Amino acid sequence: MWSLLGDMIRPDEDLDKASYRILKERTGLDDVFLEQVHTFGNVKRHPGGRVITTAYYSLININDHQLNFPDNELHWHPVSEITEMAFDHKDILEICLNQLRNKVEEHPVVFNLLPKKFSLRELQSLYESILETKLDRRNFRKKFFLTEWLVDINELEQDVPHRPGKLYKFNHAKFPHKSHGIS
Amino acid sequence: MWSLLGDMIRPDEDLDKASYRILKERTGLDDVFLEQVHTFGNVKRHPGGRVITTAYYSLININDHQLNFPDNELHWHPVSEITEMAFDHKDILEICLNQLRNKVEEHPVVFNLLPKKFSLRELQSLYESILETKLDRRNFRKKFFLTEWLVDINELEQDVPHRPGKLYKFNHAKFPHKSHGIS
DNA sequence: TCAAAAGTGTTCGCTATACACCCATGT
DNA sequence: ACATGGGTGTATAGCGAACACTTTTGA
Repeated sequence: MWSLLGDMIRPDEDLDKASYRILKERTGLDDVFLEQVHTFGNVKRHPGGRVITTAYYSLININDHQLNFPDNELHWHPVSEITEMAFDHKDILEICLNQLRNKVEEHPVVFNLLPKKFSLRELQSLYESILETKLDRRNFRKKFFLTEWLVDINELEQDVPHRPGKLYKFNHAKFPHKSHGIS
Repeated sequence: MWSLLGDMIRPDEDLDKASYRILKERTGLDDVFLEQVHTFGNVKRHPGGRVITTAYYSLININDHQLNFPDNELHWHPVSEITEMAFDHKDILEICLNQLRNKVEEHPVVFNLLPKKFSLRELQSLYESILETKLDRRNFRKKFFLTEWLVDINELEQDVPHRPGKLYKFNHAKFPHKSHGIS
């Protein structure tokens, strides 16, 4: 059974820093959005002994980042195909997914998953994947333009087998702080 | 400077159980609503050495429960009067308060703070205290009756120096599970 | 009779939703 | 020409916010 990526925090290390370090050590991924979710502390959750785990989720564009560490048995899996996991990791996954779904409704975190330039189609597909739902295209566009999260960069998609869509970028000016995780 | 109540988890103790135990040991309070909020793990957050703290908040009716342990220096304080706290406890307080405020908007947790029978006035005052805002009485009542969280028990307030209000109780039938914390 | 809070409806603006047709491009 | 998705507007329903007068009780 699969389990989630994790490791021990060091005695002289901030908890948030530890999550970044572990993600980087195990996957090579760096400079990504990472958010704490919940701490799991049942005595019997790990058969090998007492382990308290603070769970974080990260948003990573699977197309941009190859996992260059095949030896450590890391793989991408669609969450919809995960049925069982080791330990209590299925619970952890569910809670993280819920938090992500709540988060994307109000905060512009999904742009961590998109290239610098993207079409509204890509953005909508991403929301539909995360929320596991179908959205109305006209309403989706209307809503997004109201948020002012997007900047029209006056470019069109290339090499698409249909009418090309406009490309947008994330409106950094609207979010001068970094809480959304987009650098 | 004041600090929040806390203690060490035991090696053989669930994290949630530890929060209950510590609350009970220090205050005598039992069978209350307690919810995990966030885990604070900066290395330098405690001058005496590395401490990782998982914060919980609880809802306790201050009128029902006396703090019977004056020796351990526990006191109730209005959060509005808290300006400084020891360590990073002000941060913890703020984050807990935010989570509580979000929670009460959607979940019937405030009934933990009310007696079995209560008036709409009491309920509204409680919301106004938690949210630090004034609410319109007609809209408040309308909204609450739509939630169906309340059951009219056909009693009136006693000994009030004005027209007595109807009394209500929490609608347990609507929430058969215990996630709201009300026993 | 006065003070204090209880009880009660309507209007308005905003938001979410449902829905259909023409357009631009590549094959 | 055809297939594919891009781009666009309107109508409706539901929700939240604003708002004032009469009623009941105790003092």
